[in-house]
This record gives sequence, C-alpha cells and structure tokens, in this order.
Amino acid sequence: MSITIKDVAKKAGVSISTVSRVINSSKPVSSEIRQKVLKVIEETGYRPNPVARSLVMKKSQLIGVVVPDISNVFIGEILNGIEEIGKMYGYDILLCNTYGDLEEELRYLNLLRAKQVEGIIFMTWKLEEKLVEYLEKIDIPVALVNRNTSNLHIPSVSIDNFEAAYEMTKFLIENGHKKVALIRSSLDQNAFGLDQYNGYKKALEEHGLEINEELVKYGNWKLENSYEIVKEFIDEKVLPTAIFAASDEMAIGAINCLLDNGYKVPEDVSVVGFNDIKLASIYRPNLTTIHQPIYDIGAVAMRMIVKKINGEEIGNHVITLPHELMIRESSKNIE
Amino acid sequence: MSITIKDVAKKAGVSISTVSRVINSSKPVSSEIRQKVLKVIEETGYRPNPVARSLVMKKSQLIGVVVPDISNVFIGEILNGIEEIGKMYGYDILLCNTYGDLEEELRYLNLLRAKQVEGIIFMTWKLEEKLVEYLEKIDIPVALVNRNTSNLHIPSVSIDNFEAAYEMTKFLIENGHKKVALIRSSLDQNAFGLDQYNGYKKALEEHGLEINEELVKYGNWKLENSYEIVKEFIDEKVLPTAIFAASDEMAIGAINCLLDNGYKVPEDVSVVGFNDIKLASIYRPNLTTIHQPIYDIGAVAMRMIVKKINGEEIGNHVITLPHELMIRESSKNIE
DNA sequence: TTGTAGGCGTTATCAT
DNA sequence: ATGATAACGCCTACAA
Repeated sequence: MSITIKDVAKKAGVSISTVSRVINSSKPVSSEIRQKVLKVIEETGYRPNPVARSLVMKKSQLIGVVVPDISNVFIGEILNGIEEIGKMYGYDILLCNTYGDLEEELRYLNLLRAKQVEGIIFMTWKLEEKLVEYLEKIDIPVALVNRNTSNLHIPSVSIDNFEAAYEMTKFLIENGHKKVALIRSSLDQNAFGLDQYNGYKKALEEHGLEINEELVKYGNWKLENSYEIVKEFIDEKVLPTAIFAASDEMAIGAINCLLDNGYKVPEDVSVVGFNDIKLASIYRPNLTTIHQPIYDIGAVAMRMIVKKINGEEIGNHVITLPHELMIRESSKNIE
Repeated sequence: MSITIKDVAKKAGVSISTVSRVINSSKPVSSEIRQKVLKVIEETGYRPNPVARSLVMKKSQLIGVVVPDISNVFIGEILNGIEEIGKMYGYDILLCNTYGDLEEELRYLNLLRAKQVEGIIFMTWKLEEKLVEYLEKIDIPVALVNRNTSNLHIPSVSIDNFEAAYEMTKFLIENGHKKVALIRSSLDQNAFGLDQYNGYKKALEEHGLEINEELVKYGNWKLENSYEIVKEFIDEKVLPTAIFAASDEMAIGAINCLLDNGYKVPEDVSVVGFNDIKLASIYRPNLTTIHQPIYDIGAVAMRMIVKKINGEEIGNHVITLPHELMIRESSKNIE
C-alpha cells in the first residue's frame, strides 16, 4: 500500500488541497506550512500518483513513439534523440513497434490516444492513405519523422530526401556511371523512398539517361534483402557500374554480395548508401553516402511536440534539416 | 470530449455497472441487454479509458523496459522479442534509455513504479550494488536480461556468458593462438562482461597460458571504441595473434582498424565476436562469434514477466538459453 | 492563506 | 440479473 496525498495531509495536519498546492506550487502557501508539508513528504517518501493525476488532468507525461523496426540502427539513433529531449522536459516514451504493418499502426494510434499520450512521433515505411487521413485530423500533437510532408497537412521533420537522392545520383553520373541501379523500398506511391526515386529520376533525365526499370529494385531495408537483390543482378547479368542503396545497411548487404561473388568495390562496382550511420564510416570500404543528422531528427521532432503541447507557436510545421554528400571509398570515378 | 461509460449507459438505458459488466464480461448479463449495450458501444465508438481503469485496478497494462542504449542493434533485437510477446498479451512498453548511467537507472526505476507498470525488464552494462539491492526487493515482477544471476535473488534470462567465453577462448587456443587479447567492458567487478572475462581466464589457465593483463582492454561496446583500442595494440607493438571482442560490433571495429593499418584478417590476426547479430554473417570476413538467441532472450523475459503477473508459478527464476560457437571466416588456425 | 467538496472514468461491493 | 454507490488518488473551483 503506497502512501497517498491523504496520508501526507493527515501527517502534516493540513488539508489535501494544501499538500496539492505545495507539490504543484499552484497556489501560494505560507512558507511555514510549506516547510512542514515538505518535511512530511521527505520523511514518507511520498510520490504523487501519475495515474490519478493523468485522470484528472487528462495528461500523462507520455509521448507515443511508433516506429516500423526497433532493431534498425537508423531508427535507434533517432530514438536516442527523441528520448533525450523528452527526458529534458519530463516526458516518457511509450514505444510501439509496428513492423510497418498498417493494421498495427492504426491499432497503436488508437491505443495511444486512449492512453492519453500528449503527443505522437510517427515513423513508417509506407504512409498509407488511411494513415494520412488519421494523422491529419488527430487532436493531439503529431510529428512525422524522416519524411517530408510539404504536400500534406502533417508536421514533419526530415532531410530533403528528394534533393539528397538527386545529388547522389548526379554525383555518380558525373563520375562516369551510365548504368546506375537503385535499391529502394516497395513500389507503392506512398512508400518512403518515393522521394529518393524521384530524385534519382530527375538526375538521370537531366543527364539524358533513360530510366531502366530493370535497374530499380525494391528492398525492405534489410541487409539480407539487398544481398539477394544484388545476387539477382549478378545472375541476370545486368550488373550496373553503380548501385545506389536507399540505406547504408542495404548498401552493405549489396557490397558483401558483390565481394562474395568475386567483384571488387569500388573497382568493379561503386556502391553508395544513405543515412550515414556510424557503421558507414567504419565499414571497409567506407561508404559514400548521404549524411543525415539522425540524432537531430529525433531531437527536433520531440522539441516540436513539446512546443505544441505548450501551445507555443511554431513557425514552420515542415522542418527540413540539412544533409551532406559524403564521398568516401565505396564509389569511384570511372571516366 | 471523449465518450464515457456514463454516456453509453444513458444511451442504452441501463446502469453503468451493467455496461462495465458487458465490456469486462465480469458478471452475467442477459443477452438481450448485452446486445443493446454492445450496439450502443458500436455506434458511439466508445473505448474504456485505460487511465481510469489503471487507477482503480492499480494496473496499467504497461511494462517498463530499461536499456542502456537503444541504438545498439543487439538491444534492438531483444526489444523486438519483448515487444512482440508483450503485444500478444496486451502489454505496452514504456521505454527508458539510461546510457548505462546509474542515476538515470535509479530514477527510471522509481518512475516506473510510480507509473504503475506491472513489470520491469532491465538491462544494463554495470549492475551496481545499489541496483541489485533495489531490484532484489522491488515489489513488482522484474527480469534481468542478458546477465546470469544465479548468485543473486533476481530473475534473469541470458545465455551462459561464462561458458560461451570459455569455449571461444578455448577454440582460439586450440587453433594455435597463444596471445589472445580480450576486449570487454569496464573493469568493475559488477560490470557486464565479467563472466566473459572469467571464461577467458579459465581457458587460458587450463592450457597453461598466463594472463597478460596488457592484452585485456576495456571498451564501451561501441565500434569506434574498439577501433581505438586495437590502434593502441598496434602502436604499442603488442598486437596479439587473436582478438576476442565481447560484442560483434566491437569485433567489427577491431577488424576495420586492422585493415586500415595494413593487417589482414584472419591471415595476420584472428578476430572473433560475441552475440551473432545479423551483420556478423554478412560482414566480410564473416565473423566467428558466439551465437545468442537474441530475439528469444527478449521474448522469454517478457513471457516470464507475464507469468509472474498472472501469479503462475515459474520454475526456475534464472533461465539460461543455449548458445553456439559459430566458426566462420574471421578466425584461423595458425598451428 | 486554507479547507471542503465535487469530479475525472472505472471497477467492485453491496443491496435489490 | 441489475442498479446505486463507494472507492482509486488527485486537482480545483468555491467557501471560509
């Protein structure tokens, strides 16, 4: 039986409201009584019950964070940013792992509202129409992460994936690569990775190269998966001179497949990634990739949520963080 | 203004107790009334408020999970197991990231109790004495993960780290390695990694090799860190013929440092890891490592917590899962 | 400045 | 089988 505000009140010889006032400093209390109450709190080790508090305040000090894969290192680093900023403001994290499944995402979104979370940070691979609808009219602060939403009415924090992919593809082309493969996520219009695809396309078009759909493959962001995709390239003898993987992990999967099949990187094939996770600059060959301020993406998203909770006006609801093309060892000029 | 049980009762023309009974099937309700209530619930989209429920039931359907580093892939996979099993039983996760800091760990533990979590899954690098005390007398179900506690009064789920490290070291020695370095976590007695150290020591002793403390280094489980440690070996010209890193990530950091300095793996130096994360079998050279059933560790821990919550008797409170020595490319017989 | 009392949404214990 | 009603622990008008 844990100690309650009532016990404190009794022990201090004051009313419940008074105790409430000193713990919340919501209204003035004579410093004499305050001291007395504080002392009792100290002695008894009393802690206000957050659940009861949530019930009456309709707040929970909880932020719901829904992600498609906790074991993805990119997501893990974003979570670090979210957690750390959240902690600064006294918010805790209710974690939801969806595996990118729409039903799960919807289920969790409902659950989170029921649990009175004060804000939601959302990340997914495929932003289905249903989700967009839901997120556009939800009545609690939401931030979409890693996805630009300038065309939607949902706040978001991400880099400019389109521009970044464009730069990367352009870089490869200007290094003499005429056959550039792209490994991105699934085909759907609303899938994360569409921006990358469009950036890739733009670069190709600008350089008068036609898009060979045979070279655009759809992965699931896993190492193992891109390994298999590259194996297909090899088996089908359509191996390009450069492979642009939409994540570093997929790039590494690709490189290993190439190595296992007797190809050299970057001598035979250039392989570039996206995200710049820590492994990218340690892996051998070091990955040419797009640097994202991963931690910051999470941090900024959380800060945005906190601001909204506090009713502070936030200027732009679509925040685009800077990215950078990191040219390292896994790509080569073949001109 | 969300709809409450009261609204449903009124709309269905029954008492709130009746509504409560149909949503919980706690007591018989005439099927006629049940249908009526169900219909109103359907129409109104009523969802019981979990917070109010928590308050009266003193339960929250929440499991607190505290980990030292979310972005660590090993931990990420454990979280997958925890989450998935938790979801099966209707439990959600309150995630706490501590960076392994004792103050944070203690703070979170208190917070979790206050939030009425029904169970706690705990993981840390250093199991400080204070934590042991706290965990031994906490009044809610706890499971320590990735750490054998046969000498403590805390339930746990892990592999036999001692035996695994022993096998690995023995394997290296029997492959002709007389100078085997160990990169493990910090020096403290209670640090995770002590079991590995002891296993390592036993193997050396059994083979009449003396322990050269110069070859035992203390890392922080990060890639970058073990890279630096190996650099020290090289600079100090005490490079051994084999390096046993206490995690795959550290092994990869070690290998990359060797490669960057002109050494070949495993020709010049054998490097082995621990955990068998996915990357281990994709990385080149494939890592010789200890396979842990990572996902299962999380899953079993969660199942254990659920059982305890339900008051089911669980046999052994210290669960040891099987491990396996995976011999791959990063190690070599030099006899 | 302090205390009283009502209410937050549910569950559970009584009667009926 | 059903319905009042008292908790659960806390906050907050409203009174004093």
